[in-house]
Amino acid sequence: MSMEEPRKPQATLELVAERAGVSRATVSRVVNGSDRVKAGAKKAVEQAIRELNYVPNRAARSLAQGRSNSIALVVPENTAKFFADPYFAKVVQGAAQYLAGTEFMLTLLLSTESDPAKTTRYLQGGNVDGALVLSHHADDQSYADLGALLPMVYGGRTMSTDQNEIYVVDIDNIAAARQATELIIDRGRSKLAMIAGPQDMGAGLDRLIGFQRAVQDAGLEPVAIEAGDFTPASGHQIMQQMIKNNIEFDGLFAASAQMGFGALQALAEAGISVPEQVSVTAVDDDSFARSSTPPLTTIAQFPERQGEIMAELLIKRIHGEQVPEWSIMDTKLVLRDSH
Amino acid sequence: MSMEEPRKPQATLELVAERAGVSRATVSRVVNGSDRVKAGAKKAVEQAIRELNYVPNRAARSLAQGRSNSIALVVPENTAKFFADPYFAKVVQGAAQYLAGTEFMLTLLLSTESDPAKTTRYLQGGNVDGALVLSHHADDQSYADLGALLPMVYGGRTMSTDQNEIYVVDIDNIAAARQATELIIDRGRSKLAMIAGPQDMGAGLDRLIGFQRAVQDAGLEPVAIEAGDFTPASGHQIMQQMIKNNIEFDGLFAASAQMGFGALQALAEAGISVPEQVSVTAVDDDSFARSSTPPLTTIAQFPERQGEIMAELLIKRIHGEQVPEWSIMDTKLVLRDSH
DNA sequence: TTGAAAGCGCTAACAT
DNA sequence: ATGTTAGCGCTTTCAA
Repeated sequence: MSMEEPRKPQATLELVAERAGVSRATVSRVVNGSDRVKAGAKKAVEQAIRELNYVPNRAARSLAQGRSNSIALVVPENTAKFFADPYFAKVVQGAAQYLAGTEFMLTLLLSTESDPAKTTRYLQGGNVDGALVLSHHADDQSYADLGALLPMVYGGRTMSTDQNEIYVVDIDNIAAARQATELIIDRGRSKLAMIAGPQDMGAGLDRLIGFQRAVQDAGLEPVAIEAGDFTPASGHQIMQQMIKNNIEFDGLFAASAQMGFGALQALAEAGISVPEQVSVTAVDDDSFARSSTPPLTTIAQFPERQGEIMAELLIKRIHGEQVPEWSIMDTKLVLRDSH
Repeated sequence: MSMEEPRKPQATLELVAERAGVSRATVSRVVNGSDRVKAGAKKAVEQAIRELNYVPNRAARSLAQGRSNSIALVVPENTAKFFADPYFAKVVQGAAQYLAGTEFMLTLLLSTESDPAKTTRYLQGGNVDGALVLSHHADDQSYADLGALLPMVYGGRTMSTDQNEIYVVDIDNIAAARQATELIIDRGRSKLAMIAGPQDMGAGLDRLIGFQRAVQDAGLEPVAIEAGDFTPASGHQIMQQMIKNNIEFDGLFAASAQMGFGALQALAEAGISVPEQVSVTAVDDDSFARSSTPPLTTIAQFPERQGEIMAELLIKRIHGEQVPEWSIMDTKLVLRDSH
């Protein structure tokens, strides 16, 4: 059905102006929704735009305005797991969805290990108006200084010290872990083990703290604590090891649903029944939590919403609005059969 | 530790030129790696760049060059599952990783249902030099015409007809499904059921065809075929239904590992043993395939590699190189315990 | 090998 | 309410 239509040259503001019989400035005003344009002129311009199928050139606009109308989503690549993790995927989705309703575009920035400075340079270069930073490990100090140059919003608390003006959207990981742990204790269990997260990440660290506090407050001692990397495989492997080491426990708190999922598998393989012999809870509610056997009792967070809030805050900051440095999101207890 | 350093104005080409004692043209040449620059001048410029911490402005460069040095990753948003699907996540990862080694940036373009024209307009507007399109449903005709205006590469075959010049990177879904099905038949099973994928997607359709051919070639008749949406939940639900309907089958082919995972759960819940009573295979090798009980025998595809190839082909096309319209990727048989 | 100068398409004073 | 004009920061002929 191709009509051999001669490929029209990309319409410009100037062309639209000519056709509508007005100046470029007027066209620009119409395009940008200024109200200082007579209805008649506006109509003419709009028609010309339609006829010419005009679309503004972003580069030109950016150059003239001195801003890019796009923001970066920075993803430390060392986190190869990043994309495999439903949590991050959802955060991205939430942010992208929010931005779809704005003038901003989302640029994916994989910060390569080979050349981390590349990312920094890009961010500094005025190529984006702000940045969303995810999966922030302790060694990612690279962006810390950028905070002064560019509005940034972090997903999950950073581990930086002596920093001011760090904008973070996160849940209260300590409280979440504590609550999940208490669930187990309330079941009358007293020999608690934990599969913790990476200790170079805020979420990993805080969930460990929450667990420890809950255990301590109950007058107990943890029987085992081992750190994984949030993946199902690590949960599986750690649990196998615990079993092999003949550790006696009747309760298990996993810092992520993915690790809980893996642990549950190892438990099943060893013929240990859940929740009868071991009561299990975790943080995160994702497809792993729902599809494990038995389904996991968890403290749910809402990653899409988190992404949305991150994007929203960033845009506000870009527009010069004041926003709180800390946005602590609510969590929700999801009772299933594992505890 | 903040030093109250006065925020330096963003360095420009001009500033660099002044400092290095050369013209802007020369700086531009150095920046762009031209060889028509004397070693001395080059050195001076490089030092000035370092001292001023100069980073080229993309918008200005784009405007001058008439190209954006960025490409879009188009994601039909109706695919809310998109981000939850490890397959897509990996494709994105592969593409992003490849692009990190080039001058191109990746812009995430969620094509919103509310305003699909927005995406089209953006793509047309010369804002990107090319586009990668994923998860292409039959009704996504929106981009079809764009192919003439902008280099595009699809992940997974499209369902468009009468189209020329559609560039696609995919596996041979028919062959993959056939192979997976034959595995079951080779086990001596003759009452085969299939959980198919969405019939408005190439992958869904082709895997059904492959299954049917294998069954037919063996002189058999399928005992049940039901289409899901590639998610674990749909696999679970469909299998429950089949069991409830007292369908007799001793072999099951699932069009995706995720659906196979769900089906395996339903089977287990019904006390049906795998592979003893039912032999199960699927296409896709992901965390679901690995973590199901029993682990799934599958035909693996390599989504990261697919993303990589997609990006590579797109860049080549942008640079005017000729590339084949069809890139069929190899698959690999992964034997596990489910069949 | 280098520089001068003309834009790229748009916005934003400033005038009118 | 609308037009004029001067850039935004860079690339790229064209001359030298």
